[in-house]
Amino acid sequence: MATIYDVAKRAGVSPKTVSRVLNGDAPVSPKTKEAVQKAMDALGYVPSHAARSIKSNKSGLIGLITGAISSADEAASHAGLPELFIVQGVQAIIERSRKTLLISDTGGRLDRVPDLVRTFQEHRVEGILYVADHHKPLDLTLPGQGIPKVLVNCFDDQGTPAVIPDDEGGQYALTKAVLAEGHRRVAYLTLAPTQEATKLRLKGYRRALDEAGIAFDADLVQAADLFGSSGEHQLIWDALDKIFRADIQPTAICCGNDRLAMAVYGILRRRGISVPEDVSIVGYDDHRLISETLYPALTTAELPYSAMGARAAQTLLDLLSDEAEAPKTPIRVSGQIINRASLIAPRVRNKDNIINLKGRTEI
Amino acid sequence: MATIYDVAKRAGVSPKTVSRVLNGDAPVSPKTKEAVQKAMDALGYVPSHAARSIKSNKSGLIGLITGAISSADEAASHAGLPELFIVQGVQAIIERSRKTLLISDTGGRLDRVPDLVRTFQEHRVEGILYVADHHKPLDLTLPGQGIPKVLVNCFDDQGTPAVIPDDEGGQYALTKAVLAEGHRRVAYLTLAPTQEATKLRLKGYRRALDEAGIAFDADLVQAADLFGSSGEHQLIWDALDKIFRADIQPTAICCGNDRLAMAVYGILRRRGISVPEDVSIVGYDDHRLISETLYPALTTAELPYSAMGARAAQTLLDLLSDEAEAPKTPIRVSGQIINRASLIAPRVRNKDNIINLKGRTEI
DNA sequence: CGGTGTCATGACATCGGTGTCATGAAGAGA
DNA sequence: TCTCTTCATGACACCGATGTCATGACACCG
Repeated sequence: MATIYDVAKRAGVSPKTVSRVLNGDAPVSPKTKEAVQKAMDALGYVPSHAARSIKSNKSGLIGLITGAISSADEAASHAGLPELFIVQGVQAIIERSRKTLLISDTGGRLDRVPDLVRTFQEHRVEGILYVADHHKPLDLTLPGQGIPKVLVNCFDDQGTPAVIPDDEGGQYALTKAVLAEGHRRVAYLTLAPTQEATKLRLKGYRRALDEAGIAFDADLVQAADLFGSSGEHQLIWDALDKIFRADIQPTAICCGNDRLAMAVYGILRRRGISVPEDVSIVGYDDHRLISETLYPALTTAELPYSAMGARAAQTLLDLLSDEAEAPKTPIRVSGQIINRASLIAPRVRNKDNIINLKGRTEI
Repeated sequence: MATIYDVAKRAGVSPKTVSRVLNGDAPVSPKTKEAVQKAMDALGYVPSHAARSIKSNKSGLIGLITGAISSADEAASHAGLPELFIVQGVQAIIERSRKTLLISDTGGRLDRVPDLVRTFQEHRVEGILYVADHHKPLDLTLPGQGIPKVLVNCFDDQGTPAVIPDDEGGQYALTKAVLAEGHRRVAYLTLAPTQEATKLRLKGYRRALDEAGIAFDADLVQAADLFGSSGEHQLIWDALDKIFRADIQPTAICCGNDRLAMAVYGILRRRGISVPEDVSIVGYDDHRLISETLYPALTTAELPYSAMGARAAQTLLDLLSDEAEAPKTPIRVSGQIINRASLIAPRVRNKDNIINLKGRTEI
């Protein structure tokens, strides 16, 4: 690869003059400039980032740690898409700032994080973004003391700046949208109750019910987490059993995410229950591959991954340029409610159209 | 950030000795070594990659170009997952070779490729991987003359090494699996006929029929591509109409991909046709988020993205170490057939169970 | 005891850029 | 015509590592 000396020799000038043409930081006569340009083109010269950054002590690199890229072995529910969309949002912002993103992957193993951070340090990254696959407390202390960091989709108790989804607000808005259609009995098939998102969304769900003056009914809330395990359809089947066994059957079901909604579609149909005529269904995530392709298309709450990534990247850049203080509490990003065909007004129930749990335990 | 000089001063040795401790390339007395280690730990010293690579003229970097990360605006059918899994496979191999992957993103705009390659050149990447979102001919010439390159999921007519999926063999094996269940009338809902994959898979489909002595029936093959457009469900509805209007109705349907199969599930049920009792369904891709979650779970052909990525990375590394010649023709990678519940033996048809196209044009 | 080989270590140059300062030429003003 | 600026350019040092070669200490051997 040609160096600045090669270009200088060919153009008959000093390396420093070539440097001036490259950076435009000092006047160069038009004649000289042209000669230098010609020499650069002829040699296919591209300046060395390494040489530059060694002198300036600035790498222009931002490190990003994710498990997205290697999470294939995990359950399909964690297939890396969330992180992918977050990275997307990050990219857009980082690129605009003329920095370069260095993406590293944990391969699902947290114990590899120190290695990755060390590699980042070797490259003298100016900041680090840590992206989690779902909203959760971070259970490790990131090494790399002194490097500004921003957590995305997770948070810690050490005051590290963090960007998280507004799960409470999202489920609140979604439940409100369901109630606005006239539903009064709204069931909720949740993800694992231990998950951060589940706790927060349950709050949002209850707040919406409260505001509408509807009493909370614990029978209508069932956990039906998907672990990608072989028994997952059975789990949902059972959860649906319980929900429809309630004294007054629900006319709408909120599902913990779009994928759960997808499984529910299949099982309800097998049991002779039509969506949305018999029961309205809403999801969560707006995982478009699912929400748009399902028939009927799914009403759902957007999980604003891309926006979270962008927000986190901007927060980091602001920290780097001293334009802003580190936020003391996690930044919550809200998503839209996406209205599609799976949510309609409930039809009036009489004893003829009480849902009959055909094939109740069979699967 | 501490430098090797800081460490040397603190340990009371020369920088060169610190370098020797770091690299272990020359004997250092145990006492000295310990003193140096202590100094490094105390200062939190991490050697500078830039300084190293400027001297050695080796960057240890591999560049990867993809549209995965920014393809959100496109149709959901191109939601970046394929590229993601390819990158996954690449990562695993690159990492093992102690190199660092520099991932760049086109943001869906091909005209940005030259910029990305220039950034790669500034970083003196040793090789470049170009990852396409689906199997297709590459319609641009990659800049970066002299840098070894490997194409993944695409190919060009200039002899650039390439790794592609074995679409013909995949559909052949899948169709054979369907025939092995006893099906004789096997319909095929294809993706866009212009796509490379469609052409190849159609070949595989016909080859399997030929070998089984079954005549090809053009009425059973219908294009039903999903563009993520609002009219896509209608398109599939119409395609199914045509297929079931055939003289002898099919007992199994091959779908161009899992997402198409997912839409077909919904529409068939709406039309009163059971999967797999009335019709067996198979997909393509083994997009596990879909294939495992659909009810019943989907039999499908794996599109071996991760393996393709790994293969491409290995090919590139071999090129770099002069261990192998560049392959003259694209390397085809085969995937597995994944058997799940959506494919069963056909039941014998009599005039009572001829499929009745209930609600034929309605949607 | 002196010569020789081995071992541990350091001095110095170098990689490819850029910051600092110096220098020579041209133009302006007296 | 002579000095003073301004402008374009170059010489040189430096960033943080490592390769090359030199050197001093020590053990070994005849």
